[in-house]
Order: sequence, then C-alpha cells, then structure tokens
Amino acid sequence: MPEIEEDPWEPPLVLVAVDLVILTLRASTFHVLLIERGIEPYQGSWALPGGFLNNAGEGVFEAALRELKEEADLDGTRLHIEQLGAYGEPERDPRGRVLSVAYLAIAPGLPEPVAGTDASGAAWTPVEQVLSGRAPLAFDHQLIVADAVERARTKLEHSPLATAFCGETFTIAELRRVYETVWGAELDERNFYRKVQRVPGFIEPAGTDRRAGKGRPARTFRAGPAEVLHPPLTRPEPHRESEEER
Amino acid sequence: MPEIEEDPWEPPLVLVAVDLVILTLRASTFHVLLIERGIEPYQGSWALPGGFLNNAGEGVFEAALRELKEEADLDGTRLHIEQLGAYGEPERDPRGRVLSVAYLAIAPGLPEPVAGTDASGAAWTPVEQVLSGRAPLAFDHQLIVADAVERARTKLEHSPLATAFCGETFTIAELRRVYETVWGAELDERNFYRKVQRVPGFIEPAGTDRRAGKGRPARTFRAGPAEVLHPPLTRPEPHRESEEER
DNA sequence: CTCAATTACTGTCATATTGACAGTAATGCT
DNA sequence: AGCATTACTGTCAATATGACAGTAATTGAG
Repeated sequence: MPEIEEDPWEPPLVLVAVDLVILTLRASTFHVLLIERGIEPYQGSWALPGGFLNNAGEGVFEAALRELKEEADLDGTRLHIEQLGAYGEPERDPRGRVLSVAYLAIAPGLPEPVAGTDASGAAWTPVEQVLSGRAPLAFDHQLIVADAVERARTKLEHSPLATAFCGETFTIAELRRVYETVWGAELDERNFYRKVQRVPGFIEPAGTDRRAGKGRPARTFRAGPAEVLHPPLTRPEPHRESEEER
Repeated sequence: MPEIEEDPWEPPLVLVAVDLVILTLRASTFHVLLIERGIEPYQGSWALPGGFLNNAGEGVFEAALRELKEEADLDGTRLHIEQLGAYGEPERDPRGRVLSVAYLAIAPGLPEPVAGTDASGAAWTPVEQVLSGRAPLAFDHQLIVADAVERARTKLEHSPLATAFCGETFTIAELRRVYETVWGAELDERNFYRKVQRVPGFIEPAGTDRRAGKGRPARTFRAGPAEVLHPPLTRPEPHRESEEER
C-alpha cells in the first residue's frame, strides 16, 4: 500500500456513496423500496435509496443506518442489514468517480406505503418489475438489486434470514409464504412443517400466544438463536434436464 | 443521492484501496500471502498485498487484478477471484479516510515462495497464525483475513471453489485434502468419493490421464461446468452439544 | 346450533441419502 | 515375490426426503 504523500502520482480521490436494497413482502409479493430522483443525473428516474458519506468521520455502516432512517424511516436495530458489496466501475456515475457500497436490508411487511422522505417520492416496487427491466433504474442499480435478490434467495437456505421478513412472532404458515414468495416456488406444507421444526435453533415457540384469523388458530414462533441452518432448507430445482450422471 | 456541487456541505473525499487475500495450500497447510510493509504506517509489519487505485479511470476489479500481478505475479485469468466486501471504518487507516475493497483469490499450491515484488518481502503464512493473532497484521487486515477464510469455508460447501486450490487437473484424493485442510476436519474417504461423483457437473474425467506417485495411479479430473453444488457437500459439525429439539 | 368453509396441524410409506466400516486393485520398491 | 503405498469399490443399517391424505380448531352463515 503506497503512501499518500511523496508519491509521483496523486492517488485519485473518490466519492463514496451508500445504497440500500430494502426488501420486504407486501401482499405476498416480493418488493424493493425505490426512490424517485429529484435531481440530476437521472432526474425523475427511480433509484435505490442512498447517499454520500456525511463527513470524513462517518463509517459506511453508520451511513447505511442513517440513510435507512432518513429515506425509509426504518430503525436499523429492528431489522436485518448486511453489506452486499462495493460497486466501483469507473463509469457508473456520470458525475465522476463514485464508489458505492451497497447494503441489503430485510424488513417485515409494513402496512404504510413508506413514510416521509426528502426525495420526491418513494414506492415499494415488485422485484420482478426491476429484474425484468420493466422498471428501469438509475446507475447500475438494477445490477445491485439483482445481486441482492440472489443473495437473499441463497441465504434463505442456510440462514434464518426468512424470519427477518416476519414480525417479532410468526406462524409456520407465514414463514412458509416467505420462502415461497422469495423463491417463487411452491413448497409442500407438511414437509415444510417437519423440516423447519427439525432445524435446531431456527424457530422456538412464542409462549401461549395464538393468532386468530378465520380458521384454526396457529401457534406462534419467534426466531431462535441459530445463525446457520443445519440441515439447510434446500431450494427446489426449477426443473431437471436429464437423468445422466453416476 | 445528493449532488456533488451546489450542496451546503462538501462530500468527503476518500481514498480507495484494494486489498487481496490470496489463499493457497502449501504442504497440506492453509496459507495466506502477506507482504512486509516497507513504509509507514505499520512499517515492518505484515499486511495484505494491495494498494490504491492507480487513477480515476481504473475500476476496483481492474485494480485488484493489477495488484495480483504486481505483488504476487499471479495471472487473474487462471485463478478464482471474487470480491469479499468493503471495509470502511473511519479509523482503520491512520493516514486518513481510506476505504478498502477486499478481494478473495484462490490459487493452486505454487512451489515458488512468491516471485519478485516491490515490497520488502513477501511470504506465505499459515492462516492459523493470522487467525490466532500470533502473526499480527497491519490495519484491520486480520479481520479481513478472518472474513475471507470464513467465506472460503462456506463456499466450499455449495460451490466448486475447492477446484481452484488444485491445478488444471487433480485427483479425488487431492480434492479431498483441500476440503480437509480448509475445514480442518477429517472426511471419510469412501463417502467423499461417492458424494463428489454424484454432484452433477462438479468434476469430470480428464481423459486417460494418470498420475504416478508411489502407489496405484489415480484417475485425474478437471472442474466441471457446475457453479453450484447440488447436493452440497456439508461440513461436519465440530461437536454435538446435546440431544434436544424436535 | 348445525354445518360448511377455512386454516392449522399430524401421519404414513416407499425411496433416496447418509454415515460408518472393510476389503480389493494397481503400482513402486527391495 | 512380497511388502508398502496409494487408489478405489461395496455393504448395510439408520436417517432424511418427497409425495400424499386425513384430523383438529376455529369463524360465520343459516
């Protein structure tokens, strides 16, 4: 790592931004939070919530939490958030050299259509619209969303991430709907009951709490202490091509 | 995302660096490449190879490939490399605001003790020495190595990453040693044969090639087209606490 | 209050996979 | 030829999986 001063070349200064991919389930559909840009570039386009570092003393994670609060009015302590990666292609921002650190946040389904923000508008948008390109995004944000969705789909298999889509307590049927929605696949209800309950530390009963809807009341659970799922919940393969191998 | 100009505050300019965690297997031990720093800060300390972006037009991935060539004389097209994440704590570099994008590279075991570099020295160091803290590193590089090792251990389960530790062709026994070394666990040889060969697209026979050492010649394989392992090779759990759950 | 509708849960069984364990095959060396 | 060494092939009981159907507890309509 060369030194800053005394070098024949000046190390290029770069603006560091933070972008947020906030995913949730609304009405059994996979949604991502988008902001309508009020300024150039890409004015009027939809983009991920985010912004530059506030000052030289702010860490990127702090900045992510701040943006989460500012732009989505969400509390970082009550939802799952993890770093997705850095996006640093030279031409990704027409204004100049901007490197963006993307974060993936998972929120329980909020009834509100997103509270007040300083951007022109904010909306929960179905993930499919973004992935298919029918809802074009500014910068390389479509790529970031695609990476985030892929990350979420994979982590559902090996981590208790699905519980982050639910509230404090949830029923097994609700948990199953999370898997089905995110994966876009149907799961056998009975086998799901069996597998989920076998994984040590995944979910644990939430007292005598019961939730009434229309049919039989369901037992409620909360997320357990496990950070990895052993055994994992394997995602069903879309289709099998042939029957070779062996 | 606010604009650069016209803002009441000046967005903080940040130096962007790239750090490389290059992992390999040498003599059945898990090693990471370290560089002895020739300049302040941390002069004389060991650190990950890396450096600042060359110029404003260089992408972070390009920079990673360049450093890979400069500091380790490795060709990025012949080994596995992926982004690990961004490390952007404000105080991680005493010189000022430096954000580092870390990359994880996996190289086959090289016989050479690392070719010429512009750093004072370079050495393959056992990963355990770094993780245990017996080999202290500059900056937050110990954390980065820990993350890289964890990433590698996890990806071994679900991706063909293990083949990146081998050469172009390899035997099943060699592949098993990769798993055993990285995981630090013993695997049953017979079950390993069975499971590895069942995974579609993981490995495929490399012609009539055979490799003689001391005993019976082994069949050689090369990496197959699969990018994910179905079913995965599950890592044995270190120990089982009790027999509860249900 | 009965009955249908609705949602939540509990079992069963054939098959596939896993983990634990031992023997056979092909080479180099003496 | 025989031994050491490394590579591979089988077996079997226990377990996990996938596919399927029935029972339980509630609400609401008549």
